[in-house]
Amino acid sequence: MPERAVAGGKENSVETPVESTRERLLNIAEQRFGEGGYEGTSLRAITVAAAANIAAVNYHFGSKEALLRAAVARAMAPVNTERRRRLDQLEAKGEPSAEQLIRAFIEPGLDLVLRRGERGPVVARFIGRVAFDPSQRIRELYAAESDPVEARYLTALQVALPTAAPESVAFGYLNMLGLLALHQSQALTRPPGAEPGLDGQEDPGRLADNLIAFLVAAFDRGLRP
Amino acid sequence: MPERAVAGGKENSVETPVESTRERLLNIAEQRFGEGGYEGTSLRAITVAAAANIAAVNYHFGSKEALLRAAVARAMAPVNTERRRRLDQLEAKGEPSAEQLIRAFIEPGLDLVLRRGERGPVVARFIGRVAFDPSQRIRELYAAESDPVEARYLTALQVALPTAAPESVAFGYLNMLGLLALHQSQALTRPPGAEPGLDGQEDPGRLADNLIAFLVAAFDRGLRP
DNA sequence: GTCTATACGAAGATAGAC
DNA sequence: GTCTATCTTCGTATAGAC
Repeated sequence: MPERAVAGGKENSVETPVESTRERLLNIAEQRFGEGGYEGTSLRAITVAAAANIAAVNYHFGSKEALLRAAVARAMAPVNTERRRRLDQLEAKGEPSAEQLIRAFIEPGLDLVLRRGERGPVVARFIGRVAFDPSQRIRELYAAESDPVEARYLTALQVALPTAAPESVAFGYLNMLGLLALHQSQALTRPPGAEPGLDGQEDPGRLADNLIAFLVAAFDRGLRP
Repeated sequence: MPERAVAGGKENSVETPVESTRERLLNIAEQRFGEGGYEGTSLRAITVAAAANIAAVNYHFGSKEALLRAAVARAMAPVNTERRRRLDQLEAKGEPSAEQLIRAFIEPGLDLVLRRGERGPVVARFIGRVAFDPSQRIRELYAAESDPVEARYLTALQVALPTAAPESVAFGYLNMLGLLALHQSQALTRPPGAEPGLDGQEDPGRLADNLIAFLVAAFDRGLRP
């Protein structure tokens, strides 16, 4: 492999720093799992694309599923951190409104993921697809990673919507999760410069605002007591 | 196979009529594809469960994907028929409201599918999962089956919501599709008699009403002009 | 026309030697 | 870390029995 760059330099260059095999595997896994799903993606496809040996996944992670688990954990970590940070900040100021809570939930999922360089949409699509994977075991992987903040959001939402029954709040939360995953999973279905209007998102920057407005209206007036 | 019933009798018995191999394959495919996804389900698993030979799928349908296509078409047909019927009926009376249109879209997807005997939830889950399959080719199978009514709904919704921009209407329609698929795909995740409140659906019969109320509020006040 | 038994080549994940 | 071997399972094709 003569074209393989030499690792070890400081990462202060303008160029992309040299990635370790482990990192390359995680990056490619995010891309391919988000494209074809877990079952639909072979380890061979991943290792070839990552310019790694077929056995590299087993060496670094132990199994295909462990690779997925690691990728999910890495992708969700900054989202969860940001959600917690916003929740802390809101609650320090008193009782947050439903809109503030919805924004604090949606924006880290869309915003953060849609706006950090080229990999953003790939990460978004990956997360969205894992959340809706046909296999329950894989959906549970996602649920386990987003669980930690779930309880806090549910109780805060209930406080913000005192007239709504607890089941209704849970129903709304589930719908919020679902719509977020839907729009995350569509991150790359929209080719850059695609014709606007077909899916209502000519401007991806407004996606978060539109989704938040949609959800706020539904929470405020669409939940049964 | 001595326990195989003899076919050929009129289907006027109270008992379940004897199913043909083709029907059994479709039924099992609905169940397994809805459970593990297309890629996650092998033809062998399907044919074993259907008490058919491994070659039966190829004989009756031609390929695994053709089996899926046939299953999708069979599952969606009554839903589309009912949607068209309702749309005709509404438009005969004048310009339908957004709520009427949303109801005419959601109820055939949830209602019809959740309330026809034991197979209902299986069909619902299958449809919901196909709509969100990780593979684009499979999602397109679903889209092709639901396309025929899509244009009618979009234009009728635009008339009912004259202040909303066309992209906003399309955005709302996409969200409606997504939430319907979400709740369809959860049809069997909820075990019968499961603890209420966790997902806000202690009473499945109210699911349609709750979802419609949620969407009506979002369409009426959550779409940008 | 239906269904069965069997075989094939490709691709799957993983383990052990290096 | 890599390479190779291994053993499984996949979807599909075919030839022939009912």
